Amino acid sequence: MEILLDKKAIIKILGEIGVLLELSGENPFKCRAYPAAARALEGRPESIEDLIASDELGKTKGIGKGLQEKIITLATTGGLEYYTELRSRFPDSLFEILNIPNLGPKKAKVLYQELKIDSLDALEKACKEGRLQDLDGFGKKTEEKILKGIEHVRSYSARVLLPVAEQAALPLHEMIANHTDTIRVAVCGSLRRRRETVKDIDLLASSDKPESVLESFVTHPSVSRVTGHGGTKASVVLEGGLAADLRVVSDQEYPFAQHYFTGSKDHNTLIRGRAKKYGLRMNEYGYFKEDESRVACADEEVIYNTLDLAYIPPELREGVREIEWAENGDLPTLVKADSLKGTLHCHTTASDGKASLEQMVNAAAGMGYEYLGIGDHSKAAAYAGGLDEKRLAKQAEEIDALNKKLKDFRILKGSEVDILRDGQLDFAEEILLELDYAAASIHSILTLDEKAMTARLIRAIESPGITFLGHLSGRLLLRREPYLLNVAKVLDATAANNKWIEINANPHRLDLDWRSCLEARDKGIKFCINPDAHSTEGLADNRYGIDVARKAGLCADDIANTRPVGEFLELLKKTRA
DNA sequence: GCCGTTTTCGGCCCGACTGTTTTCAGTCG
Repeated sequence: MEILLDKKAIIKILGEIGVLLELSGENPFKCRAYPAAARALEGRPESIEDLIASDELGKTKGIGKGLQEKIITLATTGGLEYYTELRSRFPDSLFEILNIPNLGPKKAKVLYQELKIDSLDALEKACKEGRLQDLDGFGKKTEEKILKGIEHVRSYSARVLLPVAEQAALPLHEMIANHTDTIRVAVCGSLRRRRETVKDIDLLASSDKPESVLESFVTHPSVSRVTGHGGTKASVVLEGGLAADLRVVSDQEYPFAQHYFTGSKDHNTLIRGRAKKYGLRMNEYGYFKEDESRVACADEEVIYNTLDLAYIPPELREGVREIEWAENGDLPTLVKADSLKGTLHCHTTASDGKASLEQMVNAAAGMGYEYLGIGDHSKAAAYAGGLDEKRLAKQAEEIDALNKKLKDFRILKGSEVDILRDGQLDFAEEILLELDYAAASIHSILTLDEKAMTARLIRAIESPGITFLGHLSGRLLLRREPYLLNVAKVLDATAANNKWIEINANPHRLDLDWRSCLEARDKGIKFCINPDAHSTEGLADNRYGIDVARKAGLCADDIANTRPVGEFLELLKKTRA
């Protein structure tokens, strides 16, 4: 079977079909089925090829007979008549106006059909000429809002990295927490679920005086624009362009609202469905019996317990497998932020790091770590000042000398050795085996086809001297897609050779992705959370690696560097058999 | 278009906010 479109491309097309159906005025449930199937597909770690071959595609909830056929056609022929026909009804440029806040398919359709508007530029012109006001359902305020929306789309429409959203949320959270009328407050949404990128900040508070809390929110110094302000909810755009919402409820409603606004949408749908089976109607305000009486829950844990489920941590609430785990008592005890006893894959001034060996070691010791693995670049990474054999040997001497001076801390010798075009490594096997560990990474020639790239990575991981692949997929969040590769096959080779998976905790990477980590977990592979730190501050990025691990349902035991140095070194030996 | 311990038809989450309405549609989450 030849695959002409990968999963990502198919997910994108399914989403587009959903929008095109809405533009066409189709049955809303039919419209929703396509993005729902896209999400279902996204939730499966397997490649599209494997999903089709194993017949798992049609067994996926949300993908029925019709969508299964369409997905297979897309994957194997690279196209779909149904999709092509839908696309021909509207110009491609119409899609860009759907990025404008509060402008959905219904309005877009009217704009296109009545005023022939099919682009941001055309829309801007029509607004400025006051031509929208003549349309049913449009007025002066809509025109003004759309103009602001166009500005917003042009200047800022992307998601942001997790730490960016986290930083932006902090002062707002603190202000609300300190507000005299606040009872409880929490960050919800994708930020609470620790997604790798975030579109907006969702805040929730409980109070007996919601207006008072909301007023402080919309007038906070970090707010640049208020886009909505009602009695229980306000929406703002912060300096820098990130959007934030605050919802205020009563304290009795708070746990339900917290659950509801944490999501994900798929998780909530599953929980609501389960509540229904227990004779309970569930919304963001509570559980309601048939006679509309409430079932009180003091916190989220009781909400889950009421449905005979163990408490599901927010990171797991993606509608993937967490409910199945919770009902069978299989929920993993997730690894914690302070579980790491040491870490690998750090750079120093020997290659492209900003801090010296000694500075990095001191910083790691200061974090309570027992060991730090150095992993400077190898000579092929000339742009990063990669080390040749001679400089690597010199670094080893420095490490030996420093280790002698240190008490209760161990520096591990390592390398982030470049994987060359054909999968050979930039250092000879015997050099690598002299080190305590070695990460093999791709930094150049990123555009091989899937087969060649997969073979290249497998050859590297089969090398006895290698401990794990550095940032396996090569993605840079919001900037660069992963290189073409078959992750499942690389994971199989990793498992077969007793190697580890790196969870690269650099927030620009978070690589391997948590969805694939879940797949690796199923294959029984051990993980290592590393910061890929190029400075002392970079070491703290490991907490984002913990987020990835928790999203993949990993326990401390799944992660090699939760072990004290002695046990860690024992485990390390097994990768080099 | 999906789904099914109410199973092959008839549901499909639903509430807040906004703007244009004079009772509601569209959008969002």
